Amino acid sequence: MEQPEISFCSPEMEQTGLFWLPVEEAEQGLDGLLGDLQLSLASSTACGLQMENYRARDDDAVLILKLLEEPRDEADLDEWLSGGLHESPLQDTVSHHQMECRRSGRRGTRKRRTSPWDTLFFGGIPLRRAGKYITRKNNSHWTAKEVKLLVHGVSKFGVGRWSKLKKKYFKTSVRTAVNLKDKWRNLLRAYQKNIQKYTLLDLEPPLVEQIRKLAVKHPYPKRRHS
DNA sequence: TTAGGGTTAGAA
DNA sequence: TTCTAACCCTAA
Repeated sequence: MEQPEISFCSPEMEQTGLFWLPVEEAEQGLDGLLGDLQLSLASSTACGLQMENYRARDDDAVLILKLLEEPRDEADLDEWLSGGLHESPLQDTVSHHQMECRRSGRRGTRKRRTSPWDTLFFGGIPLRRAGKYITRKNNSHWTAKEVKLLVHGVSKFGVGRWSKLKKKYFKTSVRTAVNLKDKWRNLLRAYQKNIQKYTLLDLEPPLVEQIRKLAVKHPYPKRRHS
């Protein structure tokens, strides 16, 4: 199959990391994450795929077009967008971005309880003691990918549906529904009103903007206790 | 299951 | 010492 040609709307868009691609009308309505890319399809007649990413590459766009060429049902596409059905071949642009930035006091591994997941995800030390793994409940610091997935989940389900969000987007993750709730609370504290003196997680501006919009759309926390 | 206060580790 | 992020605890 002939490789699709990538085109940009304008030099300005290229500079700000916005990629626009011509797509078929049938694919309109797509919205979500593919790897590290935040995608949205224009719903107007001016058909285009917008990729918001500060370090997106042309070959990322080619990959997405290949995805769009394959007919999928909505659930399948949702899985794709959440990363459930593919290992993202895309560049981890957020991590890359963070590597290039000064790390303002990012903390090291906390001395928390550990689990066998550590050896899988962190190449950690053996964690068996007396024939049993020490129970740990999560993975220390959240990655940018996890945060994006959480934001995507909140955009789909709203806040307060953490167990549903867990089943849909963090099914195989060690993150619990409570972890998702806590992380969303921390994100709001960090980005909603700029009340924090500093934040330890450098998120891409479009993602921060999305968090702020979601905070307005889905107010949280909801006061339960009087 | 969720909300929200409390605790803790570690960096500013 | 202060602050953030991760995690814990428990009432509803």
